[in-house]
Amino acid sequence: MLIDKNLLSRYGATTDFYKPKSIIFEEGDTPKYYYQIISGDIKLNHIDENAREVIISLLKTGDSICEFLLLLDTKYPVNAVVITESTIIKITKADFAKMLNSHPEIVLDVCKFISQRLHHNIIKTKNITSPFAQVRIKSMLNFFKDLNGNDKTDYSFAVPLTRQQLASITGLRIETVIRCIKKLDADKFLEIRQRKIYI
DNA sequence: CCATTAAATGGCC
DNA sequence: GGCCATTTAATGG
Repeated sequence: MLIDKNLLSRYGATTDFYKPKSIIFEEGDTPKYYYQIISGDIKLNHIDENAREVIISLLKTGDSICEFLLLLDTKYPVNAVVITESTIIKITKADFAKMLNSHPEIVLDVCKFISQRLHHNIIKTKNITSPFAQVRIKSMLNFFKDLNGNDKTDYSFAVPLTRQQLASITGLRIETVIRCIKKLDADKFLEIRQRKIYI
């Protein structure tokens, strides 16, 4: 957890339960709360001009959601959409500021979290600009394993993404992802077992 | 069992 | 590589 639940509670936090596909906030909304995921998975996305989904980032238990905007005076540039049933705790922007004021040690944690996101974004941008679909997919898979997998052994990490999600993340079409992953399977870069991807 | 959703295929540009 | 149509799982009520 980025910030201790009990501490958030002391600053008047409320907890909400979300069903899959529900929306926490939308593009253009004004940030009013600090959100933190108690459990569940959510995604930050954008629907492009062709009505196609672009996944900007995936967030999981313990992560906060677009916290960096609370220090700015801007609107949300993305939608936050629930993927799996989620429990999310939130406190108002004002209470968040109060909390940071009285808890300098939290400021550092938040800074660190934002720095990690920044770091990830640079890696992602670097990867996604490759002219080769295979490179985009491979590096995205490696990225996920580094981020979520404890075991570094080959084929030990079950990629928690559908082909479609992988396509929306890499900016490719689902058919391309399917075909590329099969090739990577043949090349022993990964293994497909019961349609699941292991890397 | 049926409906829904995801994955896989093949043809074509 | 993308687009489209179609088929083939897998999932859940």
